[in-house]
Amino acid sequence: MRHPSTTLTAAELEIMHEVWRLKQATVREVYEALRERRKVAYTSVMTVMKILEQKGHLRKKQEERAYVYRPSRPRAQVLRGMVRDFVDRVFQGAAKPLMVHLVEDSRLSPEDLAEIRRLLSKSQ
Amino acid sequence: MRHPSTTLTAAELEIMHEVWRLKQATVREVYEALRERRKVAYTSVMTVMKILEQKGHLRKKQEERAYVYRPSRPRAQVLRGMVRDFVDRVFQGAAKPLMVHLVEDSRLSPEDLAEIRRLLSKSQ
DNA sequence: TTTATAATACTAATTTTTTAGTAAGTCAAC
DNA sequence: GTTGACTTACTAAAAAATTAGTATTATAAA
Repeated sequence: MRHPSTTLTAAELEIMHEVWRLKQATVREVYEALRERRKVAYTSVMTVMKILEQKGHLRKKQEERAYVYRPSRPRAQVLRGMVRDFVDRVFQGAAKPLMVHLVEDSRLSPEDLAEIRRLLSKSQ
Repeated sequence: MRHPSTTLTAAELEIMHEVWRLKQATVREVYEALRERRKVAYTSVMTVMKILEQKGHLRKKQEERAYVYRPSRPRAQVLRGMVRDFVDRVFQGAAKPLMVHLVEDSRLSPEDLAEIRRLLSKSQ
């Protein structure tokens, strides 16, 4: 492993997505959001959120009844770390093959492609 | 989960990389290759290779002493599946943000960028 | 044919991840 | 102040992933 690996587990990531979306949230709020999609216990959500706090991904703050959790790192930064880990693990560090995959396999709309092209011309 | 998920675990992927590289290999050969990088038991490698066979990623063939394992699916196809899973899990299906990450975070050489640009112009 | 080497089958320990239960505390409403 | 809803701490079961041991078999070399 080249990097310290900031990668979140699937369960952790699922919860971080909700907290990022809500900006801040109590365990209950995240729980309700997840419940709309699948069965899960309130305490499971709580456990994972505690782990996320220990790992430094969430910060909690007492507020009235319950703790309110906030992301402690910008979403983009965390995702960038995950992309790095993925590129290292799956493509042995080479980003290009991944780009090629993405372009070819594409799920990209013409608009998306245009935007990528614009980005690329800036970054030369 | 949107797709049946073809994703390999970290241990499985590590071994598949070796088999793809060697085109075909015995447990011992993969074991030796891994040993150059880290400590691992012969039987661990064997166990994972058996799992890979059960999952349909490897095919074995008796040959003299030992079984010789070959990939049963093209590397590109497996990686494509993993990219899909990753995009779904981390970017909720949207490939574009991932592209943006890759371009911005760039680990891409000017040559790489040029090639991507070429690819993009073809795919419009 | 005995011995040493290597491979495999079978089994399982260990670690990590995921999920959840129980007990105890807090607060608000009645 | 008792009840009920809610939150959290503590604990742990369950599942998945990772790693490896032991016994057995096969083979080649001596």
